[in-house]
Amino acid sequence: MNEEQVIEAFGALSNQTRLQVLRKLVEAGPAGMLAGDVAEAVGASPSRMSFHLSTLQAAGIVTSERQSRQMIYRVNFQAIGEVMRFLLQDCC
Amino acid sequence: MNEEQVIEAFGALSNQTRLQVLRKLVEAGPAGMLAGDVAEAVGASPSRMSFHLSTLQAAGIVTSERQSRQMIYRVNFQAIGEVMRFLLQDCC
DNA sequence: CTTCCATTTCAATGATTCTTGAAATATATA
DNA sequence: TATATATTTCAAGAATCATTGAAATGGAAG
Repeated sequence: MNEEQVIEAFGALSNQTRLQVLRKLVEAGPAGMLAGDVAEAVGASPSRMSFHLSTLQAAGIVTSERQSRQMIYRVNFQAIGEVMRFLLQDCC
Repeated sequence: MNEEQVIEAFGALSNQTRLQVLRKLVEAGPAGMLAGDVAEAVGASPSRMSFHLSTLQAAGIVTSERQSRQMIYRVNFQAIGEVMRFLLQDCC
């Protein structure tokens, strides 16, 4: 994970809605959650949720998989681990 | 450190210039660095550096102390530790 | 008290991010 | 094929963030 990616990850984490999403996905564990369920759990419109999920995915913090006509989103724990490692090593 | 503060911290970390500043301040250790020296080390104008140092300070990531007519900035390792703890606990 | 030095503040501008609602896409089912 | 469902994409507008250079502030020294 290079600096640019870390910056993108921090940017993705610096938003309340996305932090809520992350918590839901962490709770959901490896099973993940459907985009619509995340939207409902967080109280966001479909397009708004799509925007935030895309942002998280672009930053590598979540992954997605299509399941017929719905999308399953999951936390990428490895990416979060790398962000933490950056904070420890490259930085502190 | 509540959610709002964590979000602010992530926002402060999601910028290249501020990450460069952080590295310099980490290198400098407890002695800290003068604002002007940080600016020079990073290649930023005084007002630009002041903006970014203020952002980092508002987020609690650095502290400042006046020394006669200059300002000493230091990393707040505790704050960074709390950001990490958030990533571990509240989140993952 | 004037001048100098280091830093911050301010206003203007440009860039990026977020929200909204409508339209488009992908997939399933009748 | 037509219709319904889940999600994404798009365009417009609002809000926030970053950069710039000029002006203001705080403090030291002549």
